[in-house]
Amino acid sequence: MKIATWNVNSLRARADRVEDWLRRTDADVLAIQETKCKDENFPWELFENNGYEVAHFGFSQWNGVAIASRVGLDDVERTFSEQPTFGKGGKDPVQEARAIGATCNGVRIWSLYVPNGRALEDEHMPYKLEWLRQLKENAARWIADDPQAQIALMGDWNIAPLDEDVWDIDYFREKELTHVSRPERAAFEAFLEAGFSDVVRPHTPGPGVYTYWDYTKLRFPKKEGMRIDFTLASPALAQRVGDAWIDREERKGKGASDHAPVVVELD
DNA sequence: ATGGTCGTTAGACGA
Repeated sequence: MKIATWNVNSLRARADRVEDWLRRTDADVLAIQETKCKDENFPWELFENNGYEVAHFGFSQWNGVAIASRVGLDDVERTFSEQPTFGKGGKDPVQEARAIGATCNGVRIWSLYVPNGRALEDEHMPYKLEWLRQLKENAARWIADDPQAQIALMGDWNIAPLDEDVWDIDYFREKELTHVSRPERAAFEAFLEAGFSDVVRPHTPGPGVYTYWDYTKLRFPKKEGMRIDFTLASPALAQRVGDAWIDREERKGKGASDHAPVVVELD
């Protein structure tokens, strides 16, 4: 079984690309982030015409997550328990469309779009950290309740856990940029301490291996990217991983997302 | 030339 995650940066703008990619890659499950649409604008036919069931969670032009599967799509959950809300500048807090879960052929898939902290002192940063903490609480409980549970936490984590996960750590430090700060990295590592593991890195060792390249400043041709999209697997699922790769080719050409798809093959 | 882009959408805002 082949499972994948991809921040498509608008599903409607990327519909042809996504369809071509699904056919080419022969993926069984795709966790999608940043659909950037409501249900009424969602391209349902794209998936149905290609033999996939799909569940979507999105209610505005922001965020939006989905799971497409051709091996079953059961027990769909939108948001995780105690998922933090966010109210900018004291506005009424809203539950953002950043997490959707479904069981696909025995594997509990979560498609996750972790909040962007924006800046170290921005009000989005504590939101990001608390969002991750609550997700980790859930994830730890899921494997405590069932040590054999096969769980894949897939998505855009907006964190570069290692210095080699950005093209120049000194640039990030000098500019005091997000994604590499100590609290963000600690929030990520808490998942590893809870028993989850990054099942892609062992098959795609760095340095210089990334999943995202900013559209600006010619980051892609200059090979200046970031590794911020991850699949963290529960112990039982990690045992099944036979191979994994980052589809860097998909970042090329006109009309590409700024993120590459990340694929995990299960035995 | 120390910048260089895209998406949502219709003037900004988000990444």
